[in-house]
Amino acid sequence: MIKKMNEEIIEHFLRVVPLTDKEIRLIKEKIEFLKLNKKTHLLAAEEVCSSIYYIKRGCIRVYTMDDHCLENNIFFAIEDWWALDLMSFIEKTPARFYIETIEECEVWSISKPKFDLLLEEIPILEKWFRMLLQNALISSENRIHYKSSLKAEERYIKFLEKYPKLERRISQKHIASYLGISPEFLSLMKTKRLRKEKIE
Amino acid sequence: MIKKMNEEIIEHFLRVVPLTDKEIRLIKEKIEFLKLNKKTHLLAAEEVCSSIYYIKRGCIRVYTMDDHCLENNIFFAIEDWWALDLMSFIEKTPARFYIETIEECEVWSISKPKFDLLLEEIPILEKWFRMLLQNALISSENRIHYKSSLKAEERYIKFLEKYPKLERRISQKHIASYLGISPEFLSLMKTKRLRKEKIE
DNA sequence: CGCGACGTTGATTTGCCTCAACGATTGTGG
DNA sequence: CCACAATCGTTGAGGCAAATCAACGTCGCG
Repeated sequence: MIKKMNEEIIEHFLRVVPLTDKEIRLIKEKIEFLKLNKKTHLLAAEEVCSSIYYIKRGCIRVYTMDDHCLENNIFFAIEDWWALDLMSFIEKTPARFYIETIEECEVWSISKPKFDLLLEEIPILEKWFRMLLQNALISSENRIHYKSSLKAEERYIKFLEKYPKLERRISQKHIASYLGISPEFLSLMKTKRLRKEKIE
Repeated sequence: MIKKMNEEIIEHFLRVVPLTDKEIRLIKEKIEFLKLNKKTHLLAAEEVCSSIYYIKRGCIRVYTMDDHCLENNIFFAIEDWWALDLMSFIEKTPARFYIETIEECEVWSISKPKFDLLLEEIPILEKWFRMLLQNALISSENRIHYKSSLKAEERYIKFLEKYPKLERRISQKHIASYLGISPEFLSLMKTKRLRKEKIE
């Protein structure tokens, strides 16, 4: 029963790389389980991102702040995703991003020292980490592509297609910020689409 | 003298990871030196990116094509950079990007099979590759940030600051495409800035 | 030389923002 | 558990950044 507690994160690793029982124990030793309230900040820009968070349950947003103090959502992380500022975590530089829960969350965190130790103890985790980087890069490149080649409405449709479940969990202002438009304009698009649906 | 031929790419690796003479030989065995004319395509979207290119001399652009057949420059690669579609290369999936020289180029290429072999023979190259991924991710995330939080002119200034040498080497229409604006609007901004300078 | 690609300039249009006012919903302290 | 505040989403008016279209000079190249 106790063994079951870490199931999700271990299964997450096992989906990418094989692990022995001993290695699984090494991982379990180093992870910490956290329950977090809504609107809890896990990282603020200028701090160093000293832990990574695997989400068992809940939703987290990663965002920047521009010169005019406007927030800009970079991505949302939900169940079975990771939330972190990769650059800050790896290079121990001040973070560019803020990380905040937008739902009640249950997460596992791994601190940087323990993470480094894990990579030494279980070299095959390098592969898992490379996959993490790859996936992050791919979605980042896709976003650049979409942002420069699609209009706001097309981007919204893509978002709905790709993350159909997220729309109901995330407030419109956060979705608007993710899409790079104002909340008012998103609202406009939605009503326009509703009217269209009714006609058809 | 012949030994000198591969200097740049080997030095590039040595800047990130230590290598023995034997390992350097293993690398040299697998790389191929190419001279390319201007406007040579190294990769077209839908193909699989089967080689990566290290640039000794010249300039290459990586771009996408949107639904309306408009090109969108994702990034420029010059001396000591790599040109590739990472996702396609790693996962052997159809490329999202086109790769084209915009100057006469001298590059070293490594094919995917030889690349995989190298990573096996020289495990420490995994670290180099992870650094490549990291750097690509960081600049990709920065671009998203800039694109959503800065106006066209601010992005242009950032570009000039970050790549002061590129402006003279790359045509305005390509820079405009990279910045995500029309060539006409870039032209407008430039004359505006020139006038401003004259007044000061 | 002549053609085609490039850069400039101006007129017009458009996608999206900002501001403001108003209901709806959520959160909170009494 | 209610009352009130705060936040959120909607709607509309007006404005601006940047796109589009078109016309023209210029440069490089076959």
